[in-house]
Amino acid sequence: MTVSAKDAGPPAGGPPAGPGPPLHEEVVGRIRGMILAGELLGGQRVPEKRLCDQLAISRTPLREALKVLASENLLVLLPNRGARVAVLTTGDVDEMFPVMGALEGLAGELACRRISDIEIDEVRALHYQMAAHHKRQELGEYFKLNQRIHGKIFEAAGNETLGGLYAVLAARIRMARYQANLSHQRWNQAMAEHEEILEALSGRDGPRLARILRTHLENTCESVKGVIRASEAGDSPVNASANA
Amino acid sequence: MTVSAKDAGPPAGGPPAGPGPPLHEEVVGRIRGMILAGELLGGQRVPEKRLCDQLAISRTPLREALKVLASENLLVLLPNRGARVAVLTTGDVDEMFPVMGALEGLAGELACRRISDIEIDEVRALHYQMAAHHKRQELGEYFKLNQRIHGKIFEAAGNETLGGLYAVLAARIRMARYQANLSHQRWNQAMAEHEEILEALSGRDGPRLARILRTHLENTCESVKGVIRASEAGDSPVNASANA
DNA sequence: TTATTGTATTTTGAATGCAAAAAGTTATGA
DNA sequence: TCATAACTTTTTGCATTCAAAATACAATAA
Repeated sequence: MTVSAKDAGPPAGGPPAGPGPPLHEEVVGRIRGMILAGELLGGQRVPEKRLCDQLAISRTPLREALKVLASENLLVLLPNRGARVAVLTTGDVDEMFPVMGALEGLAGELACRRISDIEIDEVRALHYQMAAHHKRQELGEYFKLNQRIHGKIFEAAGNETLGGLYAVLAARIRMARYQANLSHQRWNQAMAEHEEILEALSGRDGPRLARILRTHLENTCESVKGVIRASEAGDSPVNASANA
Repeated sequence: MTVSAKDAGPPAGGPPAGPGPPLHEEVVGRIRGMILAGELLGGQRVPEKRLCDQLAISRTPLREALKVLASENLLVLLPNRGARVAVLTTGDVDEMFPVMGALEGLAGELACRRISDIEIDEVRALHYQMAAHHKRQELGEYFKLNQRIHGKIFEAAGNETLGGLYAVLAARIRMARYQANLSHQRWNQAMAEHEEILEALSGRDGPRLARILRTHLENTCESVKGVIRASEAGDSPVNASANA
């Protein structure tokens, strides 16, 4: 019998901390984080017991979380054979980027209508931080700032429905990205595109921003597909197994 | 002890039917259907026990289904106080329609590139069926055909990612629509817009179709908001309670 | 050796059990 | 009468249990 987390959590750690948010929600976040951090690779099986032990919870909230993650397309549930981390094919990528383009385009237009001077300054600050990381070739930091800039644009758009769909799709796209080390050439191009993004946003030119964002996405799409095609030797999907 | 569905389903009904798809998935569909059919009204509490009895399942798969439906924004889960059917405010509607416009716009463009002559004929057939129901003022049938036409456009777009997001958002929007009896004036206008949709699709004019679809959505949005504002007397949301 | 069948073990799907929280009810006091 | 407090019932969150399915393993036969 497994000791329950409540009775025998690890002695080290923070204070008791009464259960604020429901457990399954926290678990959704944790597992999503693991997938996006590459701790769980695409195609890999995710046995319930292992995660239960790791997270020190019972199967009930874990399984609830798995269902939610499957509805976000981060996991695939095979009846009676458990969950696997979803695998992205070039076909998936080809589908996702145009959709992301539509969402970012709309976000750009809305953002240009509503963004405040202060928010523009914040984006500008993030932009130059990102440029610095680009110059120093610090890819991880670059990605983080990149995400925050796009996040800021959606935030400025002030449309939670849009933001929600973006978050789900962005997570799915990130699954491919963390392993798709982009080429120097593409990185430079992306940085140049971001200069334009900042310009259009500063000038509050909605249509132009929407156009640039779509182009930016299209180019990113091609780049990602290129990398995926490389790992996709025969017909195997992006991250083939690596089952322990 | 509750009798399990397996041991003691209603004697009447189909054959045993071994459990094909996972139970929670079926339940997600069932409950979604109930919400969209208006059997569960917005704001209404959804006690687990009642649904368990009604669907003849235990709480485990039911709760899994509730989590998924909450992630689709059809339900709201309040910690320790159960699930409620989500309630749409005019603010929500204001958010949803532009997003739907972006999705439909993209779908229209993609559809124009890929749609076959046969598929166009199918849409045309649906269109004229719908026109007939409009002439006879059969609102229910009109809605159904309307949905199928838009569904066909997304199908022709051939982008499952896009289709998935559409399905989720469309369900949410339909929550408002089934109670928002549109005015005769708006109905006539909508029908006229559909004439244009058919024209643009037949001519495979992507940009024009995208533009019309966005306008169509904008107009629908205004109409729906008008109806919602009416029921939204003070600050109460769309479908206030009606708790038995 | 390799393929196949039968058996033990693991893993999943779903139901049940139990404790904590909320909601509902009755009783008490102003 | 109304408000509050104590208590009861219901409902929820999570852990555990049980059966069926799948997997891993071993023995046997070709």
